[in-house]
Formats: sequence, C-alpha cells, structure tokens
Amino acid sequence: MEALPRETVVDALEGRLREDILNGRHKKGSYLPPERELSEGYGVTRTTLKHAFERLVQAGLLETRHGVGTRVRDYARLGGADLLPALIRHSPDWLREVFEVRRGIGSLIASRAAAKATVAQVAELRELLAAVREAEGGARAQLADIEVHRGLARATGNRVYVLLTNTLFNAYLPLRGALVAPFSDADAACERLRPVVEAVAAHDERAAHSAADAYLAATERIMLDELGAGR
Amino acid sequence: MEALPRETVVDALEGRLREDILNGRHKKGSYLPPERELSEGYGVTRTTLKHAFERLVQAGLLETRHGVGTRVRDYARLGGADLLPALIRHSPDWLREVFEVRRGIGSLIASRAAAKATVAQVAELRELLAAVREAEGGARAQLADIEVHRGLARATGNRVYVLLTNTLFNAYLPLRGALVAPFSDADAACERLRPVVEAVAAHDERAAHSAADAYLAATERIMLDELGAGR
DNA sequence: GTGGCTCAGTGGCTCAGCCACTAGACATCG
DNA sequence: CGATGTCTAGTGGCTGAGCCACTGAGCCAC
Repeated sequence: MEALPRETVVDALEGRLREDILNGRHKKGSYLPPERELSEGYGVTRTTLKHAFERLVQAGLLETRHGVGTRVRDYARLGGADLLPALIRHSPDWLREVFEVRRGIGSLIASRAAAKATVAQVAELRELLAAVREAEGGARAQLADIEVHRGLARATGNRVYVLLTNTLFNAYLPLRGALVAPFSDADAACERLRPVVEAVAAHDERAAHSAADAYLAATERIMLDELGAGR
Repeated sequence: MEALPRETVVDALEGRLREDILNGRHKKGSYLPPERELSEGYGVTRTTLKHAFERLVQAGLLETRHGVGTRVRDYARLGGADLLPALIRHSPDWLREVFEVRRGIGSLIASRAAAKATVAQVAELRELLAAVREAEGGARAQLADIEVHRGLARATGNRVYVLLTNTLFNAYLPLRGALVAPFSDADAACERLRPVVEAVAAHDERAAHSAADAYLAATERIMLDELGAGR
C-alpha cells in the first residue's frame, strides 16, 4: 500500500479555479474578481483563496499585481511544460501530443545514452530492465518501466534530460491507471524494451534511436487504443 | 520602460528557503523544523511561511503531510524541468547541460516543423525572422530570436513543443542579460537563423535538423565563451 | 500479541484587521 | 489651457491569534 493523497479545501479550490480558467470562464488577459469578492463567492476565507492563487501563479496560470488585481495569463503562449498535468486533466486531447513528443525525446535520449553511458550505467540499466520482468502486476511493471527510462536519461550524463523525462511522466501520471495496458504482460513489456537497452550497451547511437522510437511507438499505440476504447 | 517585479516578503523567504534546500542545508529526505518554529526563526508569520511553502511544494522541492511535517523532496531524482530556473540561479553549471538539451530538442523541433508547417506558418516565420534584423539593440534582437523559436515550435503543430520551448527559455531567462552577446549584431543573428527558416519553408526535414543544430551550436558557443570570460 | 485509547505535536484553515501599492479623479499652479 | 501634484477608493500583501484535523507513539485492556 501507499499513502494516498487527500483532497484539502485548497486542493479543491485550486482545481475549481483551474477548471474555470482552462474552460475559458475566466478569459486570458482578463482580471479575476477581487479576492474579497471571490473568496466570499466560493465560501472560503481570503487566506485560503490566496493559497490556491499561490499555486496557480507558480504554475503560470495567474499573475498578481499588488494594488491592481489578479490576471489570467496567456498560458498557451507563455506557459511551461509543468502545466501539462493540469492541461491533460482538463482535456485528454493533449495526450496524443505528449506521446508524440515523448517519442521524439525518448529516441533522442536513447541515442545520447548510447553515446555516453558508462559501464556502471549499462549494468544498472540491465538491472532495471530485469526488474520490469519480475514486477508483479501491470501497475508495478509500469513503474519499473518508468525507472528504466529514468535510468536512460541518467545515462546521457545530462541531468536536464532527467528533469525533462520526469516532466513528461508527471504529465500523464494522473491518468496512470488508465494506461497500464502495455504492461499487463510483464514479460512482453520487458522484451519490447530490451532492444533499447542492448543498443545502448553496444554504444550504437543509431540503433538505440530507432529501437527507442519503435518501442515508444508501440506502447503509445496500445495506450491510445485503450483510451479510445475506454470512451 | 516596463514594470519591474517587486521583491515581497514571500519572495524573499521563498528564495532563502530554496537556497537552503539547494545548498543542502536542509538535506533531501529530511524534515524541516515545524512551521511555528521556522516562521519564528525567519521573523515572519506562519501564514507567510506557508505561502512560501506553497510555492516550493508546487515547484517540487518540498512535500507536506498533514499531522506529520514538511519534507525535502529528492528533486534531482524526481523533479521536473520547471525547477531549472531555480537550479541555474543557484549554480550556473547547469547552463551547459541546458544548452546541450536545447540543441537536441531545437533540432528535433526544426525537423518536425519542416514536416508539418503550413504556408501561413512559413509566412509567419519569415516575418518573425525579419523582425530579428530590424530589432534595435542586442536585448531586442534576443527577444525577437526567441519569438522565432516559439514560431518554429508552433509550426510543428504540436502544442507540447511550444510548452517545452518555453520551459527551456524560462530556464535561462533570469540570466538573459549575460547572454546577449550572440545578438549584438542583429544582421548576423538574422543570417545565422535564416537557413533554419528556409529549410523549414522547403519542407526539408534533414536540412532543417542540421541547420538548427549548427545554429544552436554556434550561439551556444558564443554564450558559453561570454560566460567563461565574465568570471 | 492484538486492538482500541489517549495525547502531544504537526499541518490545515479561519477570522478580523491593518499595511502597501496602484490608478484615476480631482485640485492646483504656471 | 495644459502640466503637475494630491487625494482617495479599491486592490493585493501580511499579520497574529486561534481552532480544527490528522498522525504516530505509548499505554492499556483484552
């Protein structure tokens, strides 16, 4: 078991505000009602509202100016990738685009890893791959799979690739449950992934690139089918 | 002139806490002192401290659990790319890695743009490119250059590339001033960039990829030289 | 052992209020 | 009449005191 998150008032309020923003109920560039008014409308204290604001500002959806007001930012134009979880939760259309990017970047990472990986990192990758096979249940296999990708990102020797990988994972982590299909057969998942690890071990950049592309295309297809069927 | 940001108490507190975390003064995995104690230590109200916490939690540096405490997350392992601005501010070593990733992804974006750009987007890219030449002063040219890259990301038809581009720009935006060197000659900057736009216009994916790689490598070199000289 | 109870310590949230800032209306002056 | 300074309503920033809700550890009865 693992500690499951609890929905606090601020969480709920944040979600509500975010929906209202992403839905366009608060148009971008426009000012929100004053805090005193808005907090009364939602039936919470101004302090609580401000906590929710703090998060949305940090996320790049809002912008507050002392003495003036709180404005909705043009997030589609200026926002960063950390908005993705919110955007996907609001509209799963984004998933297709996230997967496409993940494929492009995953291939890039694999090829960089092939160029840079140390022997220790190759050994670690093999261990992480083995863990996928031994995982019990789709959910576990999925997590083990993510660890392999984190390992590949580390093997590039560039920490920014690790952060980027995390960002993309975080993007669809909230929907994780709906995306276990590719991992229900742990053995198959492991075998799909193996060519990538082996190409990296052989320091063959081109092979790593195409193996990763093939792997990501395959899992992507399964996931999207699953989602399509789920509707 | 433009409105310059003001340093509020929460801003200062957030910066201080972030430094203490990134410096390792608060070790990852460890619990921070209780809010009541910490707020007294910093001479602020608990409410104010919580606002700063709210941001750091959102940024992925902290994790709070009701009834237990606030723990420092293993950000290097689990954090997302939105941490980059903070990491770079704390230690510019990250810049080299950010540039490398930007080069990889920039090339990827250029080649996707070549595959996907519509005629309208190509026309827009040419306009944005012209704006680089006409920009007055290095800072303006730099901003115009960023707009071209945003345009390229849009031209991929994949909104996630736009967000990713923004994330990478945001990463070194705080240091923007130190990185104007490549843009001091607006004409030259425009000419360096032109092959990328032309390759995209010609829908030549390979040419776009290598032109972008060459362009990014060139500007990267100039920027890193500048930084190296600045020390 | 096992399960339930209590309690100290922690973060979540509220409330009422004052401070600081901004923009626009207005008065003043040259 | 135009430029300049002043006032003021409305906004977000921040405070301090306080209560509520949750967690974990120690204790107890079974």
